[in-house]
Amino acid sequence: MRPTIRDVAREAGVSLATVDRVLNHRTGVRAATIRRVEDAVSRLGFVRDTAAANLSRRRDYRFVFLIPEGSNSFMRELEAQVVAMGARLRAARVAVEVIAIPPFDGDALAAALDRIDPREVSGIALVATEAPSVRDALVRLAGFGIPVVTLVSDAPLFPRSRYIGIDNVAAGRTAASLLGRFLGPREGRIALVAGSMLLRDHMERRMGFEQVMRAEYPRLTPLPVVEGRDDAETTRHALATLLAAEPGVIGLYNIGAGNRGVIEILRAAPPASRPVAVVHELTPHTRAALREGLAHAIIHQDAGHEARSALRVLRACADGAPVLEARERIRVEIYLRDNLP
Amino acid sequence: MRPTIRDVAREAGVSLATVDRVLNHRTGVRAATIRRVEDAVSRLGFVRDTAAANLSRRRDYRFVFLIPEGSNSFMRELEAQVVAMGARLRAARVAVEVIAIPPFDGDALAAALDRIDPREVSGIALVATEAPSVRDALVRLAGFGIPVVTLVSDAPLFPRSRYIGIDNVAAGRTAASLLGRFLGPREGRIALVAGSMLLRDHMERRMGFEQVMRAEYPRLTPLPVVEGRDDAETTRHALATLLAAEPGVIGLYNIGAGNRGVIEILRAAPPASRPVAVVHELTPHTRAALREGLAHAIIHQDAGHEARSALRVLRACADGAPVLEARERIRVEIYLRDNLP
DNA sequence: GTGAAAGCGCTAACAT
DNA sequence: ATGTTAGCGCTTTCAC
Repeated sequence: MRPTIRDVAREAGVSLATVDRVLNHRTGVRAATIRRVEDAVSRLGFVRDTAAANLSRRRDYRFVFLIPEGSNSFMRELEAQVVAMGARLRAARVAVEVIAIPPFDGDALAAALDRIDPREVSGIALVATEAPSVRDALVRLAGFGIPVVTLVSDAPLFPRSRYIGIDNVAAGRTAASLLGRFLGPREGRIALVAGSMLLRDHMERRMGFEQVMRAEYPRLTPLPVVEGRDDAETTRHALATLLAAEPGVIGLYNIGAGNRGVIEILRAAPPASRPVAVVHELTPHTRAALREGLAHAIIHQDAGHEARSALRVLRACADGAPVLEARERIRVEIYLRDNLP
Repeated sequence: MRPTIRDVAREAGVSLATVDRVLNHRTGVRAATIRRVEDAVSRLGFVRDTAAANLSRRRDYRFVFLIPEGSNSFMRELEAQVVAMGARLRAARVAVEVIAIPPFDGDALAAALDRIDPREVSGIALVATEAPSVRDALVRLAGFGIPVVTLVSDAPLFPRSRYIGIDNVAAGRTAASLLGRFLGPREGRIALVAGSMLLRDHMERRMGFEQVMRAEYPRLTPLPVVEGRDDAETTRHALATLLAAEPGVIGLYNIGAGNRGVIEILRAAPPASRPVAVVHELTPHTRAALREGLAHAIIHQDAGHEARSALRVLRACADGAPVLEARERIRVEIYLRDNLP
């Protein structure tokens, strides 16, 4: 039979309340008594039942997620995962709310943050935009001690407890390695497409990409980045313009979203002149492209993992509990045709 | 304020006991009463607090993990992860016990299973060996309704609730794709090393590997598999013998463990004649080899994920609760020098 | 069939 | 500085 605080109390010769005080490091207990209780705890191998403790405390949680709205498949998947996990966690006294934010709009994000009443919220997760107004809003929330995590795209200089997402420099390096290896001895230009170079994640991916290209594949020449606003049609048009102007493109790295636009272009190209393509995020479209041989590798991050990780980390922050680092590290996943999940 | 069964009882005009009966689908409630309670539940949006329910039920869990002993780094990591998670879960009324089993020994595994008292255990996880004695032991446990999951290596024809591990055919295919792509237009032989061709996981990996090689890289010729018993020294010796007999080996796939032996051979070989190497499982040794350029890709499965997944699945089985499929799928992870975690 | 009441292990007033 | 007691939300006898 598992020991309870009753057993500890008896063993230490004190009351339940005193055991509770010691367990929760509350003041007003003589040092000698503390020792007796602690001895009893270790002698019995007592471990506090957190469910019972939370029940008694009437502890509950309210977490808010701020996620960009729009057609970006990855963001939609992330939102769905947050909602799904929120539904599951209702039975564990946690409520999750998702607020849609116009994308690429720091002020809209800041306004949404300002609207949050810190007394009603136990934690916030947001896909960060690095605008001064966002910083101000986060400073205010930090003042109230609200745990905040950044999701997918970080803002390392803003007050936030933690970033939950991939190492984007590593992702960019990985893209370069894959292209370099897949292209073998060939020589030529590489097209780069991004959503916006003002987004930290896109910028970091590009940096990692260029690092590896310069150091290891000097025969491959990355072209200047074209921006597609993470939108299929804009991306398609930008890429079409680039390819028309630049012959000799043998590789392509889509740093951001807008994959549908990229894939259309690849499909329209004559097979012999199609570049080797590496894109981000496994979605129904990129999966189909990989299967068809239009894309050659997908670099992915697991939206479900990120959603659950954010929830676990926010809860741990709210409880002052430790975080299991290895579990929360988001992997830079590589998918080829053969290891698709 | 979150509704409780008191609110539901009041709303439905019945007692707490009746609400409980309906919630738990117990018999002895008039159909009309059931409807009234269910209506009240949905009107209030009531969700049962599982922590309170489990507390009241005095529900606790005892899970047993049977893991091969020995020097296999992956198995040691798996064991460490199970132990670590077990320690965390003690506060949630779950006890985890790990039993070490001699590797490659079906009868020893069966004997350990036979020693388990089904009344004292709520679930079992094992790294399966497909021996008849193991089957018999699992049949007995299934008779008592004990949930069983297989870890890392499956036994699909034995009674078990679920397999928790990677798709090994996909892993083998992935290895072949990587070798094929990395070798480019080169032509030659591929060395294959495994622990034992009697292990299902190794056999499946080999099958996937050959599938892709034959279909897509006919210029590459896989040699017959040499067996290293998942042991560094045995593996080293077996591989050395093979390479001495077979010149023209330009690629290598280590299907099983014993990576230390493989890496020694690679390091000893003159750089110009070193094969392109794909190995399994990220460990301190394989990580160093990847960094040094001795190995070129690592195919990995996350031991921590597997340990936690097994625990979650066993708990869900014990509770008759649903499993979130996407969360429990173990990924075939690919690591290059650039996306190492 | 249905209800009243006594816990599950812990916390938090309120006493002393 | 320490103890007593009434819950937290749910389950489970035991009556009626």
